[in-house]
Amino acid sequence: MENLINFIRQYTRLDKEAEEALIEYIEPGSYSKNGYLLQEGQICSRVWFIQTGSVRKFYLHEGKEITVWIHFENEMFTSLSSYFQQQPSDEYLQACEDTALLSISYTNSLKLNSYPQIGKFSRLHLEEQFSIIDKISKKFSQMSALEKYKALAEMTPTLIKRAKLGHIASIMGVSQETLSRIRAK
Amino acid sequence: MENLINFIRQYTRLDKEAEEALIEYIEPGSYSKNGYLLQEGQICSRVWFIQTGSVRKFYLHEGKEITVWIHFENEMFTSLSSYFQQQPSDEYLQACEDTALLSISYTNSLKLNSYPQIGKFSRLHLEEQFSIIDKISKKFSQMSALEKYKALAEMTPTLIKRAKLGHIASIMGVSQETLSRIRAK
DNA sequence: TGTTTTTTTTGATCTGTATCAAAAGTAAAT
DNA sequence: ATTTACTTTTGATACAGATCAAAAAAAACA
Repeated sequence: MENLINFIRQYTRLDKEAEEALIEYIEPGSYSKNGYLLQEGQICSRVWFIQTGSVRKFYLHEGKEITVWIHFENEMFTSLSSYFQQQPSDEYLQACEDTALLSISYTNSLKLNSYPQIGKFSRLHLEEQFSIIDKISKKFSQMSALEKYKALAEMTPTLIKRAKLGHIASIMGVSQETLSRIRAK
Repeated sequence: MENLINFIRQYTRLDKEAEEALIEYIEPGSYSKNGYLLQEGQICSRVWFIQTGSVRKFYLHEGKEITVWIHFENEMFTSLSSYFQQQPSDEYLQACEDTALLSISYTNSLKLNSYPQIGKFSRLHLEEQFSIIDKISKKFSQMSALEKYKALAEMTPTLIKRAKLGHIASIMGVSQETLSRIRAK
């Protein structure tokens, strides 16, 4: 619980009231390896924060799993369009290993966002995430497979270390054969 | 001015106070064709709203202009990472034609966001834009050049009608020769 | 209205990465 | 420990789209 509250404190100070509301609304939970936090077609009702473990976001295209990203400890995530617009998800969220999480329900997040400090956190965190995605996707779009791999290894060593080759290749948008050949130098 | 205020009203109601603050801080401005709203290296100090005309966002990669997107009437835009993180921009914003705009400075937007209703608008608008980008980029990443063109024509007919071929091709991430061949069916 | 500049089209060739197939390596389960 | 299942590597071939070059068309300008 403190984990997530400290995460929020990186963006804004929190007075007693806001902190108490957070303590009331943050819920712990866990999934065992390969368990689904969310499946296609469901409306995503929570935003999560990882305490231990990892969660893969993917969708199906012509029967094949396309991995979007993998989240690790101390990261916050949700299924963006499904959670924000409360519409059926086009993607899956699956635990890559036994995973302990904290989460806030959509309904409670509406209540929390009416606390000015928490509303500010939400806005600043969104701004930051949006900025990061924007920068990365521009960079990646101009890179060869080798360059993307090097950039990814530089940016997110945890991903390279802990994710399996096929998933990394999918995030990079190349086949796993290509990534295997890149690694073989 | 009413244009932008009505745009905001699509996301939240505005009481008298908030509306008056907006009226105070929204500034009109204009650029003639090919004029730069922002150049690489500058810190983006404004978020804009187009009244008439269009603005192209692009960056340079190995001397070549890569077009990210083109905005038209009644759209709000800024240079995301530069504006939100107040750091030097990696991109340019250039008027494609004579363009009339409304804008809010970064400093004033901080003041405006302390009005709960305007803070809420900012958050909801960010959530919506983030959701849209997320959905589109997933779709596009799995499409051939022809499929991307069809999807773009469906989604944003204005772009196809008013932007020049080279810019559309660049947005799609293909060469202009390839797009020309696609159009020739 | 003719002239210059910019944009789009067409043709020929090249290339990075996909795909298919199968072997090798690694981990999980009985 | 062996079997079974999953993951990664290696090899051969194919193709969508890039690049280079230049002509044709359209727009801007004088």
